[in-house]
Amino acid sequence: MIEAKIAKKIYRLHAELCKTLADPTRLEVLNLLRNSEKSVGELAALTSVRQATISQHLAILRQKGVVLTRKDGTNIYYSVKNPKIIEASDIIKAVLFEQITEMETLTANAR
Amino acid sequence: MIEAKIAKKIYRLHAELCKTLADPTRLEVLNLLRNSEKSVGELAALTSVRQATISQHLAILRQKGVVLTRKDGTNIYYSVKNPKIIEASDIIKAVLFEQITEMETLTANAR
DNA sequence: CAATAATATTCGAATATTCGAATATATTTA
DNA sequence: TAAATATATTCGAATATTCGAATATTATTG
Repeated sequence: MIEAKIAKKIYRLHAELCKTLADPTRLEVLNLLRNSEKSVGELAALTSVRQATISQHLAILRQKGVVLTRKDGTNIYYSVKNPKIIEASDIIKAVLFEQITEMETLTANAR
Repeated sequence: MIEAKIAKKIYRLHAELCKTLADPTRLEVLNLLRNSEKSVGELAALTSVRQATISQHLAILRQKGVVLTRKDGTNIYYSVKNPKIIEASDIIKAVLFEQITEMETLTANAR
C-alpha cells in the first residue's frame, strides 16, 4: 500500500493549498489582485488591514506559490501567479451564493 | 461605508466555505463521494480513518452544506450536494500539480 | 551618511482546529 | 426487550492559526 501513502501526501499538499483560500483577508487580497498588481501599501489601504498583517498574509500567499512579486524601488507589487486560483475561488463563491439563495427561498416560504 | 462591512461578511462566509476543503481527510472523503454516495463505515474503511473522526469531518461538511445525507436502516449515506465544490477542488489540485511540475523542471535544470 | 518610506519578520497571547477516547443515540434483529 | 450494529457527540490535550506590537530590513532621497 505504498500508493496509499502517496495519495495521503497529495491530499495533505492539496489541503495546504486550499488553506490559502481559507482566510477572509487573503480572499479579499486575491480579489483585489484579480485584474491588476498592487503594492503592499495599496492592499493595506484598500482592505483597511494593518500593513504588518497584510504582509503576513502576503507571505503565506507567496510561500504557497499563489502570488508573484515585483520590486520597484521600495515598493513591492504583488500579482496573481496562476489565475486558476481565482477561478476556484469564484466557483466556491458561487456555491456560497447558491446557499444564500436557497436559505432565502426557505425563509420566504416559511412566512 | 456600510457596503464595506457587507463585503467583509461575505469574505468571512467565503473563507468558511473554503475551510471545508482545507483538510486532507475531508478532501479524501469528497473525492470518494465524487461518483457515488457512501456510508460512514465505507468512508472510514476506505480512508483508514477512525469512525469517530470521519463522523466529525462529515459533520463539518454537513454544516457547511457541502454534502447530503440519506438514511437507510442504521446506515447513513453521504453524497456531494453541489458538484461545483468538486470542480473547485479539482482546479486547486491542478494548480498543485502545475507547481510540482514546475519544481521538477527547476531541479532537472539544476543537475 | 542620515532621514524617510515601504515592506518584512519575530514574538506572544488569544483563538481555532484536530484527533483520540469515551459515551450516547438510533435502528435492526434475535 | 436485550444484544448488536452504525453513527454521532462530548470533552480534553496537542497543535496550528491569527493578529497586534515592536523591531528589522531595504531602498530612496536630501
